[in-house]
Amino acid sequence: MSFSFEITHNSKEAPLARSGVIHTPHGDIQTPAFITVGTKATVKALTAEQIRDAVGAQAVLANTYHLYLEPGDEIVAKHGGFPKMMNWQKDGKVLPSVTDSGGFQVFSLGQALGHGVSKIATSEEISAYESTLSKREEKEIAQESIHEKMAHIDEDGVTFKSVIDGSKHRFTPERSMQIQHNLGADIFFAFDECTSPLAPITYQKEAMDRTHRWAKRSLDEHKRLGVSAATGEMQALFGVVQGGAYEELRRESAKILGAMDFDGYGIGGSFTKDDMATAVRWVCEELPVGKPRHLLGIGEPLDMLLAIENGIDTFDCVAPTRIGRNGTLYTLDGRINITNAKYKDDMSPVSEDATWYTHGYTKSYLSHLFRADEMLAATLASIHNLKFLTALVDDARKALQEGRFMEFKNSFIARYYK
RNA sequence: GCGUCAGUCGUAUAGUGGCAAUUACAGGGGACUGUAAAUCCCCCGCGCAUAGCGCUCCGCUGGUUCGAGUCCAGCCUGACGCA
Repeated sequence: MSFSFEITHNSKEAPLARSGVIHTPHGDIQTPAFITVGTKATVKALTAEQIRDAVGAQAVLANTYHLYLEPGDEIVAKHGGFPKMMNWQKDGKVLPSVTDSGGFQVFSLGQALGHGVSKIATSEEISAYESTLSKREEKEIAQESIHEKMAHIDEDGVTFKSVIDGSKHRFTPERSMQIQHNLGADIFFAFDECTSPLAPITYQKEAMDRTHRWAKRSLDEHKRLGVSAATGEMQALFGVVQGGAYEELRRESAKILGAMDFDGYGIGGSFTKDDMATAVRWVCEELPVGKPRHLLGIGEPLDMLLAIENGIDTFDCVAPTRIGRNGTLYTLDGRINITNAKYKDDMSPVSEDATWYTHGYTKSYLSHLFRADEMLAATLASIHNLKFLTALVDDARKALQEGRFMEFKNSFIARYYK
């Protein structure tokens, strides 16, 4: 069984929105789908059984940079790939999986380091940045010489410093492909450069053009390598669209990559908080209709619904596990911080839905676990948040298939952001 | 009874005479979007709609000093030692 994508429903309400099935060698992914992030071949605080049964995740996404550093992609290959290594299986059969290329680390260990920059910027942040540009440039140059960046980009690739021991490592598009062939995921990504949302258009253009050249090299290397060294199966390679918050760049990137022989597409890079959905629309209007589109690193409930509306099939995001570990839980009425004093004595269940794994646990109990610094706090909060987003996308999919997506979206948002 | 040492924010601590006073934990709040994240940031004497101002403060009472948590005396409390 090889990779393919089949659209089963086109929304009449939203021209770009669709529902379908991604067929992988290890099973199907019903789309739209939320894909759980397990960077180091572990969804932090969860066992594979919990990811599968308590969360109901369809696929797990791991990271090239992290698994290359530890335990090393050769060892992962010896396991038969990262999904097998982490026991991401059911009845002895491996389940669908994805790896990211390490492109995001070009940003998070490079431009973003030490600046508190997130890949999503508010328009206030951007204008504040622009108004102080000359002042800031001086400061940043000074800062950069103090604590050296951990990623340096050139035309051929990126030199990384290991976050573990500071040792130097070199990633090129070819290297990223080789590593991802060892990691053995069903879907993997071309090596790209994720830019800062604060970067000027001239740099966005330069980085995008380079990403396109890297895309071609990624594709060539993937063809040369053939089947996965870990699984002996053919993997699906997705190209990554960049272009920042600029329409002409986004459309150009989507057209250029869309013309290349990728199995699907990732949409990466930086966005303006308010215009993320617009950027997604530009891209999805240009990409070939019949190939799946993955929105990298998004998101928040609102972002996901807007993305689905604008043609996205899958997403992944660290938010549910990260904010969960740090005490924030999703509810239908918005986020809550379970460590707030008022939850000490709150006997209501964490999950309103009685079918959920976490339904039997009270807010008061979770509050206690967090205050007592118990490990189970992270586990339960992660399960709850992942289930929340997974269920949200599952419900959105159903609504889309039944022709009531907009009504579903609007009523969810009305309550969540009340 | 005598002697030695010690008493600083809920707790544990820092503190050359210029101090509303260090640090940690606890407490209160916030952030987190392809995970350098079980992390990070803010507040934590009281009052003031607060880049500041005022008041009250380091066991208690006095004293020395322009100025005392810091020096001196007495008292109270605690630990240890001698009886």
